[in-house]
Amino acid sequence: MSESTSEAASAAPYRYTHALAAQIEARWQDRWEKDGVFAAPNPVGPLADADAAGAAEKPHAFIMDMFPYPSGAGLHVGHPLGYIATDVYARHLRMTGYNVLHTMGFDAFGLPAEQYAVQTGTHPRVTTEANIAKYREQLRSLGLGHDLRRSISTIDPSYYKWTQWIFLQIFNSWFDPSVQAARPISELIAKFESGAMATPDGRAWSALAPAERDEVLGEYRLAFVKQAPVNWCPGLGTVLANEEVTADGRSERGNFPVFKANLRQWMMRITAYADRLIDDLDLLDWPEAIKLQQRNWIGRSEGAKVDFAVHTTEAGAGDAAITVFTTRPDTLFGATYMVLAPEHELVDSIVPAAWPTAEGGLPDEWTGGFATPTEAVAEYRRQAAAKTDIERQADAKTKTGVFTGAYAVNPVSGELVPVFVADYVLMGYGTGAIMAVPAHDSRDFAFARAFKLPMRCVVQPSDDRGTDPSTWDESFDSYDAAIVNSANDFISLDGLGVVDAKKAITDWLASQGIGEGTVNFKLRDWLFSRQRYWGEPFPIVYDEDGVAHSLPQSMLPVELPEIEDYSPRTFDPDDADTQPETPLSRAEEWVNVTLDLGDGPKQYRRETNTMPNWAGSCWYELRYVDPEDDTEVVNPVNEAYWMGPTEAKKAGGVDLYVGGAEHAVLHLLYARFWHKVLFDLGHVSSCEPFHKLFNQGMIQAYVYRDERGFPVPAAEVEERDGVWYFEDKVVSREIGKIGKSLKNVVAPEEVTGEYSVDTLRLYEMAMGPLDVSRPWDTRAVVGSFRFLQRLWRTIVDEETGEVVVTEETPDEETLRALNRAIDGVRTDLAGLRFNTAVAKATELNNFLVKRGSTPRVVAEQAVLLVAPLAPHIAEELWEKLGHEESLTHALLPEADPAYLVEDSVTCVVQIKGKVRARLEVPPAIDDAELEALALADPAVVAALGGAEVRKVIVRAPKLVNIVV
RNA sequence: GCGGCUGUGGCGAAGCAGGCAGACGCGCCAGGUUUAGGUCCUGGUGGUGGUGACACCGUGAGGGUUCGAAUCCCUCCAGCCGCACCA
Repeated sequence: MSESTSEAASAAPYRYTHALAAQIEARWQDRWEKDGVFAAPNPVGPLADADAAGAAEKPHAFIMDMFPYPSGAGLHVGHPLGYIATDVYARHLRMTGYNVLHTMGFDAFGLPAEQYAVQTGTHPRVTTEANIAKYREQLRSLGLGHDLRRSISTIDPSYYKWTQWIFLQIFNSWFDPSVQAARPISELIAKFESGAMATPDGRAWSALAPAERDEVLGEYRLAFVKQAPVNWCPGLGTVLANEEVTADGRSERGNFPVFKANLRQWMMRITAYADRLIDDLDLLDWPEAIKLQQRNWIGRSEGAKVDFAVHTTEAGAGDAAITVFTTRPDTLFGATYMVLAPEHELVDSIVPAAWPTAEGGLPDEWTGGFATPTEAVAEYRRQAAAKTDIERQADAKTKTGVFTGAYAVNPVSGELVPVFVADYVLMGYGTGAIMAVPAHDSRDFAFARAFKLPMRCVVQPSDDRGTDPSTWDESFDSYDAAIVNSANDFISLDGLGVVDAKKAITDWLASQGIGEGTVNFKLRDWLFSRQRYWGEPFPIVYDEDGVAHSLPQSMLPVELPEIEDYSPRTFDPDDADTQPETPLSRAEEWVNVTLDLGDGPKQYRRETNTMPNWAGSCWYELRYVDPEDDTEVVNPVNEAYWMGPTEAKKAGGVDLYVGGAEHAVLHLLYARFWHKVLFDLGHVSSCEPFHKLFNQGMIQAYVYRDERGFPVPAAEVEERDGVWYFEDKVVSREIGKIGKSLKNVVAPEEVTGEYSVDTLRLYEMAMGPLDVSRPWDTRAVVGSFRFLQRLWRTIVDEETGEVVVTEETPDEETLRALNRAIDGVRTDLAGLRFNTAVAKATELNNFLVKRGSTPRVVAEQAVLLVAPLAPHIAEELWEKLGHEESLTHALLPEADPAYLVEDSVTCVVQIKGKVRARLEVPPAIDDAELEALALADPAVVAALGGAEVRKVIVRAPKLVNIVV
């Protein structure tokens, strides 16, 4: 290889080889950096230009990638796909006159560095910063045009100072329902002080002790501490957000079991924003699939709360009400029993001492064989509590439960309905209690069958099953039917459709004071504290009463202390009966501080939890806008310039945000929530952070497995006659993720080392549409390399290095090819269709190669056209063509419409939809003339064979279809 | 189970508003350069039949709408993703 390379090199010293490409690429990367060509000026502040006014005149765009966690393994070829795409897009925008903000930061707090630190004792900052340096180097070598002045890292105190500051904004706010927005907590305090709002127990605000006031405010703050059932993961030694727990009750990270535990934790009141988070999705240019996932996760459902009277057994308590949430109040007449979640607080107070007497005795299914309801309920609750989510899930098919011994009253039918405890009703949703309508709900149906409960049909089935549910195989759940069997002395729903019936019964319940229309959400408040070292400390201290105080901005950032042992205390992953213990709590000197928070120096204890990994990524787009501002989170002028709402993006936000679909609910929901709080408090002018979202597909790779099913190194597999061999043994092939465990990692350096960076960029863009996953095929990369070599040869003599373009005036055909390419490439780049843009550039190149020589004006425009995709070779050729300035801000050529119109068009003549002839006709030909021409064509006459022409459809100038 | 997305040559894919299916690339075949192989260059390449200009068949399967369907509608199948007792 080395020998032949040198042969080739001596024969053609100026050929575009990997060696020459490497020189070119290094040279241009240095020059871009030295000249700061990607620096995007701000209107004001340290990043403003001398010519700030000039920049403000230009159109501008903010392009962003989801920033990476800098892992120790570095990048593989799958990672840069989106980065290259945004770079190509950003470069294309710069070449159409835009001021483009494009940079890259690092999401650098995280578990791997901490775990490495636990193992080796190396400070996570050391490993993380080394990894960041490596990433920066790799990103630079891909020729990505980032404004490096704007690059941030979430672990820098200068950055997390503002993460903490935003936390305090949230902490010091409440959600005012009257304006549906966050307001400063001081406004709430004023309402309490003035008496405009009553305290929970009616005492005057001034009569409350500080700790009591704190407790009251805690019910309103958007960030608050709460004793709540949380996801406790002993294996990780930390608690997790709902979003971080998989459906089978394990941690998304590490796959450890997760248990419910009642712990005091920081929460964020994201539920207050549920409506706005759903509604504002309509303002965004996001893939529908992602919007749908967010809507489903928030899970808004409209229904009603209804009270069922129930007799309590506690002395003197009298009757109580079980409040249920239902989306089908129209089926209230069909409610034949009720279910409480095992954790429901009313359970204890309604259970009677003895089983009620019933005709023929209670079924065994109801009593579970226990002598008293107390025993039966206690045992069932014990079992339910012991179940993990995994077991609960596995048991989902078979319904379990037990009768409480109590009856409630159906408020419309007046019937006594038995009250059950069953774990198919979840405490965390609605009111933790349901009215069961077995005839019209599949879950209730299954339960009713298992427990021999009565059913009543109140919705007329639209099929032929009849109205006796005892003969049915399944419940009838449809919304598209009429209500029957639903009347009492005061109201009748009979004959109404579902929608009308819902409204009628809801109004009636409200008038009776036993129900009201309500909206319910699946979304839970966001668990915001973690028992970790490597995260942002909370800017919170506690006084001797345990009251939380926020630190003033002047005391930010609260930096992480140096400690000996970075690990949280972890436990046997299966031991649910454990408590978290934070690493920071061991840093005694840091924890106990004397501070003057306005009323003289006092002793305080710092909060020792840290923020979750999502905190830093919740607002980094804002810091990109104004990375050096030390007095405010972002200057409002700069924010409005880059992110402010416009006619085209009503909610404002980043113009284009590219990243993987795996962040559909986590990062994207949290970031939207924070942004909305900042918007409400007047810190930003945009109410959404990301206007257009684009999910890039994944680059996958072949995985080869031996006969035992273990992956073998993909790089060492050989193909012979369609069969794959590893060490002469046949292996199977499939498509999988790129990763170490599947032994199919391809590093970008393997490609750039053999070909060039531009080759890698071009190949990744040419492989297919950006949003589709596709397999990496190392063999196919050479195609992109050949394209660049051909491009090079059309302009440079490989032997002499001289420019070989001609000074001739391009002919008509060449101008057509050129302008077609200009038009196609421009529209494709603007539409993020990079694969077809590459194809059109290739077509032009192939045309020029065939032509044999290239006129200078054509060469120059061709170079500009490929510059966004393959910037290094384009810069080099641009320079060789005599230009001294970098083409970063050169203008992309615009197509001359005169050359986009063909002077003759191929018209297809179809007979019965099949192509029988082709005619070359002028584009302006009219229908009648074209029809005459087509019918006279010999091939058409022959194909018709004298058959009678019934109808002729003419779409001049492209098509004639003859019907016989 | 519910919801969503995707099915086009040997492979990655084009075809964006219903009008020439397969642009561009890989691979493969033939030829050229080369002592040879590789690189590089030129040409060909959906399938079947024919020496042949050509014919027939072809966009997961089946049906429908239409002069005309990869594209629109219905049913089914397969793969991927999300949610998962959410009342």
